[in-house]
Parts: sequence; C-alpha cells; structure tokens
Amino acid sequence: MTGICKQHEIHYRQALKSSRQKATPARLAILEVLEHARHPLSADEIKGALPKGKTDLATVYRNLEMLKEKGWVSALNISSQTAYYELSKLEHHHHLVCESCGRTKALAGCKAAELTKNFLNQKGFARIARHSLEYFGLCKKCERTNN
Amino acid sequence: MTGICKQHEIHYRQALKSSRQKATPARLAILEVLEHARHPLSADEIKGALPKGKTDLATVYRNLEMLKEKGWVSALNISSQTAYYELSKLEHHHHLVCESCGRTKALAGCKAAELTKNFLNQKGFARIARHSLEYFGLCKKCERTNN
DNA sequence: AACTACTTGCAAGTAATTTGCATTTGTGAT
DNA sequence: ATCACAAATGCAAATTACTTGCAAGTAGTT
Repeated sequence: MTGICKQHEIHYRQALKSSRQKATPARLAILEVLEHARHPLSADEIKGALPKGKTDLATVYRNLEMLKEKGWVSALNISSQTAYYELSKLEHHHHLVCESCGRTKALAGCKAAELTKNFLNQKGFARIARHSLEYFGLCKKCERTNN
Repeated sequence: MTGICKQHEIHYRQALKSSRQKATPARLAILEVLEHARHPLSADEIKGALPKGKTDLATVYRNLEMLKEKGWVSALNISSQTAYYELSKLEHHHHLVCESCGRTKALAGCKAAELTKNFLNQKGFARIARHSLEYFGLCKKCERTNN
C-alpha cells in the first residue's frame, strides 16, 4: 500500500530491538499496515495490504503470533472462523461488529473490567487474564441497503 | 450416549413441528446431547456424544446451523478456530473460559446488556442484535497442575 | 567482510466446516 | 396404511484458515 513512514519505522525499529527481535521488512510492513488500519484485519487482509504481494501468508501468521506474544497486537474473537488483528497500543476497548458487512467500530472505555472482580474469587477460577466483549448488529449503511 | 428421554423427545417434536422442521433421529439426538451437556460443545464433541457414531459430521453441522437460525442453539466465540454450541433456552449469560484446558463455566446474569443501550444511538449502528462477553483465565485445576 | 541465529518463501499438512449429489426418510394427503 | 415428495442424510470431495518442515536468505553482531 503506502510505503513505511519514517517516523513509525524508527519507532518500530527501537521497539523490536529492545525485545531482541529483528527488524525485518515484513515485520515493519505489517506494523505499518496495522497502524493505518481503520478496523481489525484478518491475516489475509493484512497480506493483501502489504506492498506488492511478496510476503508469504505463513510469514504474516508467524509475525502476528510473535507480535501477539509481545503484546503489541491483539486478536479478536468476532468470528469463530477467522481471527482479526489490531494494534493493542490503543486503550483497552471493545467493538461493534456489523453482522452484515463485518465492519467494526471501536468503543471507547470498558465497563466490563469492573465486573471482572466479582468473578475472580468464585467459580473456581484462579485468575482472569483477559476478556472479550463484542456487540453484533447492523450498521446503518447495511440497514439502508436492506441486508 | 444415553437414549433420548421421552419427556424431552415429546417437547422437541412439538417445537420442530411448529417450525415445520422434520423430527429426524439426528436432530432429536443432537438436542438431547445439548440438553445434558455441562458446557458448550464443539460439533465434533457433539458427534462423539451421539449414540453409536452413525451420524455424519456434516449432518451435525447442518442441524446446528438450522437450530441456530431458529434461535434454539447459540454458538460461542471463545476460540477463533472452533465454534462451541449450547442450547439458548437458558437465561442469557456469559462464560469463564480456561485458556489451558478449555473448560468453561457459565456465569449467571448479565450486566453487559445495560451497557448496550448507551451504544444504540451512537456509532452509526442501526441496532444491536447480540453481544458476546467472555472471560479467559486459568481454572484452579489447571493452576495446580502448573499449566 | 564474516559469522550465525533468526527469518523467510515455498510446499505440504491439518483442522474445522461446507458443498454436491445420489439415496433415504419423515410427513401430510389420500 | 400407503403414497408422493420435499427435506434430510451419508459419503466423498472441496474450501478456508492456519501451521509446519526445511532449505535458502538476511539482520545484526564481531
């Protein structure tokens, strides 16, 4: 898509270096794509947005996996078929997902975390690492086109 | 597994009939399995719990799909790899999912619905049909075995 | 410039789910 | 009860999303 902008590139290189990860072109490009994404993307969509289809899908998956482990990227459970990825540097948040077109909107703030505490010492769970809260509906665009 | 108990069978037959769906053995058996399940099951697990492995997996999937459309069964987004199904006749609720063993616990009550209203008239969404709220952590059993 | 461990592309492999099609089976009508 | 037929099923093949093995390439150190 667009090239990598210098600002970001420098930032990413430092982040990668401090985690002892190599700053490969594929990695920088994937981060750049996610940086500009308006909504969470599937691995395939990410590959599609990469400059000149030279990067293999396997590489995309491998990098997403490591970015996820480092906590830089998070995967969403909005489809039981496909994972969608976004940068996790944004404030913790949830989404509205259109069941017709799949478009998502981020929702600021999260009240669900408060609820978490109530569950911690019950139900035989040692600890709760994360939660997912997603709303599914119909965006206005899809409603108009009667989907 | 166990046979179909008469009580349930009669109930299911009526429900199916009123939706103009045939009461096939596979259908009745799948409903019976879900009725007795202690936690959401994958299509494969459902097939495994069916009497004498004669029902094809494709049939299980096709039936789950129709049961979902009728609103009798709902699928959970707890893994982006596999769908887990449960009867939706239970009170609306969410789950605790152990990231190690996959075991789930149902959580009574749902505070998330309240939050929904706040989103309805914003974000360009026409309406919100459903939401998913799942907590992921480690159940005590898995913590003990140091997973 | 050389070394080496980490990365990548490519091809093959898996797991979950879907689809095509010929055959069988519930069900309402007879 | 029997019939007719749309709906449902089994089986095999296809599809999708993702993973893995391996030889070749490369970032980052020396």
